[in-house]
Amino acid sequence: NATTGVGTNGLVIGNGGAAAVVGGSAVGASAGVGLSNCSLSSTNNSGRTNFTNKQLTELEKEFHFNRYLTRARRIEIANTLQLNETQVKIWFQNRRMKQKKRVKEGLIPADIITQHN
Amino acid sequence: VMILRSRFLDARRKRRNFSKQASEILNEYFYSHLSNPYPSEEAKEELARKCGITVSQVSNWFGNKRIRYKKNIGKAQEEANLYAAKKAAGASPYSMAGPPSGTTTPM
DNA sequence: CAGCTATGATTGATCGGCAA
DNA sequence: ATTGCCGATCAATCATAGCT
Repeated sequence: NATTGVGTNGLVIGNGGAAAVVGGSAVGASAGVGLSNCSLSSTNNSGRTNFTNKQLTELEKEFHFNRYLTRARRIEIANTLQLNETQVKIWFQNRRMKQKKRVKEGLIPADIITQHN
Repeated sequence: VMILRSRFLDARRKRRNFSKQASEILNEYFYSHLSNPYPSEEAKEELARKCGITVSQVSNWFGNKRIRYKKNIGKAQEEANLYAAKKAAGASPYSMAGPPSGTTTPM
């Protein structure tokens, strides 16, 4: 049983608690964040990135335009929003799963264009 | 937090606790499968039907349960263990997934 | 009614498996 | 061999339910 090992049982107990290397735009943590329109995201003590509203809004907008990204588009967005290409990629993956889940639950498939299958 | 109550749209978070019976069924399954508390898609569907909730809710429940169970080992969690031991005796068709014994501390 | 805990849901990120 | 996506899960957090 090493870090992040799965014992004979199902639950993973130990956790190699490695620090996530969010290269992108880690900004001074929360602190006196009294505003809601920061331009840059901030990372948690645990490495989880807290996207700003601006970033989320843009990502959402892009998602409705295209559910999938091209390398070029991804780079452009990452650059514009001050995020990693990986973060943008992951966001889209999670967003697609979220969409799939909603459709499955019979809730607002929203846009219907370019919706195959 | 106040990062814009844009979560305003997440009013869906107006959750309602599951029925006592549903929790009973979920806990029963969880503790009787402690060795591998990861129900298959089919199992989730069955649990969802029995509990009157969605499959996603079953997934959420197990996700929360597994994490929160780990963060307690040694506490009342073991107490809740006899929950299954007792119940499994004669009330549930679930297979005992025979975890020999040391099921209380999956380390 | 305030305060604290229990619990369902959300989400950025990780893991294994698979396909291009 | 490398890279993206999927499906499931993790882990931290949010916001409310509900008991004290």
